[in-house]
Amino acid sequence: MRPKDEQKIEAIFAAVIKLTGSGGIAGLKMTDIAREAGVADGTLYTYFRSKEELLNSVYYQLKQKGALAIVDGIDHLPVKVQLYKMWKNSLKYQVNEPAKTIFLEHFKVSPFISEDNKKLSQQLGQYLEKLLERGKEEMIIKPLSNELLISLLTGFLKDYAHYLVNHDLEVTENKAEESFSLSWDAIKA
Amino acid sequence: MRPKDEQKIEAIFAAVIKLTGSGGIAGLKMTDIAREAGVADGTLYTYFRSKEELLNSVYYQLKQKGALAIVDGIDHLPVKVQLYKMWKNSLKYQVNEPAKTIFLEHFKVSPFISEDNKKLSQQLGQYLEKLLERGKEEMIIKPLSNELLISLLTGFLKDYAHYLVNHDLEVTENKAEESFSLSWDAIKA
Amino acid sequence: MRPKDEQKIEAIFAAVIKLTGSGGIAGLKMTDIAREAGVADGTLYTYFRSKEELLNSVYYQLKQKGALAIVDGIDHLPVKVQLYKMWKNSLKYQVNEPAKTIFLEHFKVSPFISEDNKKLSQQLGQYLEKLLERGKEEMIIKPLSNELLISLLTGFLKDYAHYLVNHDLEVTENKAEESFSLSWDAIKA
Amino acid sequence: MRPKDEQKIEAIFAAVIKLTGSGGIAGLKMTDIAREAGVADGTLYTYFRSKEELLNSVYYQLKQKGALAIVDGIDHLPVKVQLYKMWKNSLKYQVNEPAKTIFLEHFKVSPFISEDNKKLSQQLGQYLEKLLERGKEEMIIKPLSNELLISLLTGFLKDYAHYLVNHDLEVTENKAEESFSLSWDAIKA
DNA sequence: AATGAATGAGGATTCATTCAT
DNA sequence: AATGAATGAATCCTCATTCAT
Repeated sequence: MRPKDEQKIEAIFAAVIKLTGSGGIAGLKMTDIAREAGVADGTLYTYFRSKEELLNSVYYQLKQKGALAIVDGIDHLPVKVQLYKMWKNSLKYQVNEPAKTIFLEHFKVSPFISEDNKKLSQQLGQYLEKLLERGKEEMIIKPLSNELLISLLTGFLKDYAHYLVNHDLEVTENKAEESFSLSWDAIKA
Repeated sequence: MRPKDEQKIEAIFAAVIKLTGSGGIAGLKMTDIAREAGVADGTLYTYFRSKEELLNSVYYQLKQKGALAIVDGIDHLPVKVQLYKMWKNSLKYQVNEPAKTIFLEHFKVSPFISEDNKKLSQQLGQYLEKLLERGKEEMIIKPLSNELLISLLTGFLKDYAHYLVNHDLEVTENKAEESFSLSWDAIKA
Repeated sequence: MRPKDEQKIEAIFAAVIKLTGSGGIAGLKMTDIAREAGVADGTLYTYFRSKEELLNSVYYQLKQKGALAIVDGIDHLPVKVQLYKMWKNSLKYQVNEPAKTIFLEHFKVSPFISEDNKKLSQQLGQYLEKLLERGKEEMIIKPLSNELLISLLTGFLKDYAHYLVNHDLEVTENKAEESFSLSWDAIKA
Repeated sequence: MRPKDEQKIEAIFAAVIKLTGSGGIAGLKMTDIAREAGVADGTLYTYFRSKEELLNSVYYQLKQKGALAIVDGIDHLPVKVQLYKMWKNSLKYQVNEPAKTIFLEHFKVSPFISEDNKKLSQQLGQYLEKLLERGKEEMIIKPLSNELLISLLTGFLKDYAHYLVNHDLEVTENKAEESFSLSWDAIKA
């Protein structure tokens, strides 16, 4: 159920993300979300059937928007260039939006996540798979399973972004290139 | 008099790990832990001051034992061989002990983790750093920061292990070699 | 919206006093207070942060109201008359409200009492001190320390009230006069 | 049940009194009593059937011994002299043994006190009653009910002792005389 | 008799959700 | 639609007591 007041929903989403960023998912209370969003406790239930549905909505929205931002306007570029742009965009996103990143990570291991969202193989993943297939056809990427290649890219990216956030470092062009270069050495044919 | 029982602690630890594996950390109840371990609720509190202390003890023990198992008897081997053995051991551990892996992952983002355990720079990490330094001296590993190299190794490993567990796949010699080969291509000089 | 309800607070206070009167402070359970007050367990916590805060609120309110009732409309009367009126009012209060008296006595030695309430030098005490000072100036009361005089008055009163309650006796004009007369013989110049 | 080891019982009693003096009756735990007395938890149950029985034993013993100390070697003296000696002894006892005094006061309003101990009209009380009767016969004490006279004496004494303890004052000959003088003025014929 | 680990009933508190206004 | 006071099931932890050694 999601009637008119789109602004209120945004405020609620923002509250969830902000509070998770500071206190983790386990500390999230509906009362706190309501206060932070500037609405009454009961109002949350006008927009979402339950806490579970609210959090799953935030997750779903973040996944969608995140994917869009990362692949925005890069198709038709060469494979390696696209990969680099995705790499840099992702790194920036994870480092500049730590609250959102924390929410996504925590939610994935929380008891709230729905089966649907568990399966949610993000569009990003599908886009990436196609890109890797193209790379293999062009013989510039190793002919290995997508899962293996994707594990390397996303696993490395996540851990590196973590490191940068924990040490209060920014994403410079240099850092983006250096780290991507490592990934590329791994997957290039 | 019955002496405080090491076996009972093991049973409690095993109960925590098993239950976290099935229901996640957020669903962990002291009552369930007690029942699973075959003791009374109150008994948990003769061994641990609180739920928090119990979980932190499990975490600490798992980190210690895990690190030992991974580097067992590999020093004095060449750098690349050591790295491969560590890779294979880690992969096997994470895939064959999914409950332990889940506990470790969930606990790290739970509200229970103590400051001490947050800082717990596992011995494994320090051992790995030294190994990478040696590799750089031998000019077989890229002269990049350890953080970058370690992010790649551990990030990739974690994600790949996840993939294997989620798809019910075992760690074969082939899979270990194939995945390590990717990592090596990334970090080799 | 239902506004926070003053009546509900009164009901909760009354429940605390009634239950303490019958079972003592140590037997007080939040569940029983809630049932007696006709509210849910959780409701107690919308009005008071904890059991401790609830009991301290009851204590504070009883002290305030009690003091007011005792000195109501007696200033400007001669010292001895005022003392007698206070004596009679106090005696009646302690005998006619045994539950409140029990609560006050038990709470003072309970682990719940706050530092603030421990210090709470009741207005009654200050009023009494001024009155005794006046009596000394008028040379009708012995020139001794207020503490000594007050100990006699309040200590005797408390024990005598106790005796009356325990033997199911009422406060008659005669008993009030007789007992006050003893006190007066002690402190008069 | 109270077999041989009288010393152990003394240690347990002392532990109860000491711990009540510092933490109040409500904070008393059998485990703490055992540790303070230097015995095992279970040992307490070799000497006393329950916590209730233990505390009631302490109370009973304190009442007996206290009474003896107060009236020791004073019979055959004149009434007023006896009263003064009792007054001074009591005052000293209550001020010099605050832990015992606290135990006695707290226990009286605790849920542990047995019916027998509630009724325990201490021998002291009976001795005092006889003394007051003698004083009335000698026409030096007002012909009022013993309860009234006793309330004044014991109530005043208790409150005054409290005041002295709370202000860290000692019982000097002067203070004993001054306070007794007030009491005497109240009850003398 | 003494020990102290183990027991488990009992009680304070939390928080997602409801519903009268 | 919005409000927020009220609800009460759920859960951690305590501590008097037991009993195998």
